[in-house]
Amino acid sequence: MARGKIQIKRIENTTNRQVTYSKRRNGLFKKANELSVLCDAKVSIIMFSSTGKLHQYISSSTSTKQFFDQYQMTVGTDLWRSHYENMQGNLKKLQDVNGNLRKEIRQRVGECLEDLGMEELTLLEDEMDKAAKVVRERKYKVITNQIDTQRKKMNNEKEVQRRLLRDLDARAEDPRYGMVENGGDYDSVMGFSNIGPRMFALTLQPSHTNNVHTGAGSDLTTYPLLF
Amino acid sequence: MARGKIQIKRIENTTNRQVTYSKRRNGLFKKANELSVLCDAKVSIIMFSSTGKLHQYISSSTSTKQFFDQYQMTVGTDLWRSHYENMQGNLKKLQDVNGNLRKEIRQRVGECLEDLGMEELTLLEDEMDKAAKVVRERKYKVITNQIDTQRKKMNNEKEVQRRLLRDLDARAEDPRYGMVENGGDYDSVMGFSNIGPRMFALTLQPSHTNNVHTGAGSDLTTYPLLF
DNA sequence: AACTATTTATAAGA
DNA sequence: TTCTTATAAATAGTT
Repeated sequence: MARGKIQIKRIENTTNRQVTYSKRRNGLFKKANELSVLCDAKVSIIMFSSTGKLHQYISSSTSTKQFFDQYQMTVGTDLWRSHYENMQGNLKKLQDVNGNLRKEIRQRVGECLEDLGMEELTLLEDEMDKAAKVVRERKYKVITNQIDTQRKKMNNEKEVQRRLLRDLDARAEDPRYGMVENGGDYDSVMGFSNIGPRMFALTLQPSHTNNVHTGAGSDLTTYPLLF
Repeated sequence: MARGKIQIKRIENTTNRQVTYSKRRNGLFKKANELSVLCDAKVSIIMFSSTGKLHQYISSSTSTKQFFDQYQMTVGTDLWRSHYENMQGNLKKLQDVNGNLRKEIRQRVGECLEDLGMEELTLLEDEMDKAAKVVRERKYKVITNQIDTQRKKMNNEKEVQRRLLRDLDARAEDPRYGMVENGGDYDSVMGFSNIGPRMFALTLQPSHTNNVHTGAGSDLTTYPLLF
């Protein structure tokens, strides 16, 4: 617009184009700023140069996010906002529910009883007595279960011991197991291998006991007893 | 910029401001268009007038959606998505907390005890016993309070009745209250007015009792007794 | 909305 | 890039 009129069409000279881009961009932003100040308006300019470079102006009274918000609100269609608001609603509801749950727990722990009247207190007392009873019963069940498990384990151990002792006795009475200094004989080896299955049973039995236990339809957790 | 220089500051005259807004908006859009053509750039201008009206320019080579996409891609951070995801995180956390709270309550009601071991059961039992004790004590306190209130009310009523009876007796014995057909005499009127203060006391006393009660420093809720 | 005196923007050159 | 400057464009105030 000076030193000669120009046609408004793409400037083919690259350097020239970029210079003009830079100059006019400044001019545009300046004008935008003047407009926003003079007329108390919010203005946002976003532009990409032919090389893909981003430049933007935003009037000082707003932020980009605010601008997007306002834009989408005005345009009306907003995929995000509905999601967002729905979510916000859920959040609030959950927080409320949460508060109520916390209060209920506090009451069940013996706090915050100020708001409760006689009826409510009586109700709470009843409920808690019942619940305590359930807990006690459950505890008893767990104890019983543990004792039972232990008893079975004991019995198993006793049985194993009994058999071992019997085998030992049998061996002692067997003439073949006389005062053999060092068992190089075949039978001795066979005799020893004979005890194999029993040992096998010994290691397997606890596992079997376990199977029987859980197979009984009980869903009780069994707590391994440490000796 | 013509017929006189102006200061770049908010135009106070509304009409003037709107006219300028309109004029300069056109100028800005024209410049933007020239720039986009001359320099092969993509330009988007979005503006809100002081009255909230939306105006926008977008260079012919793009659409608004394309522009947003490109902008968000270039800027990198999706303004909405980050908000959204943050919120989603909060929601999930709250839901978890909620679940835990519900579970705790269920346990305190005597359900869902399967997951608890002996130690936990014992702890829960103890806690519940303690809490139940607190509830019982609280109940007892409320009852005591109610009884006390009632007793005081009773005593007050009795006192009032006693005075009324005494007054009646005194009247019966007073020769002035003989068989006067119709109290036209001065003393009778005075005698009646004499009872005034006592009636006053009668209406005031319950309120006074109340004051004493709440003044006792007790924060217990008092439940009015209906007779 | 049109006019126009002026200011402002800017194309081309340095 | 920035400065200069002749000239085109924009626009403030007016009609």
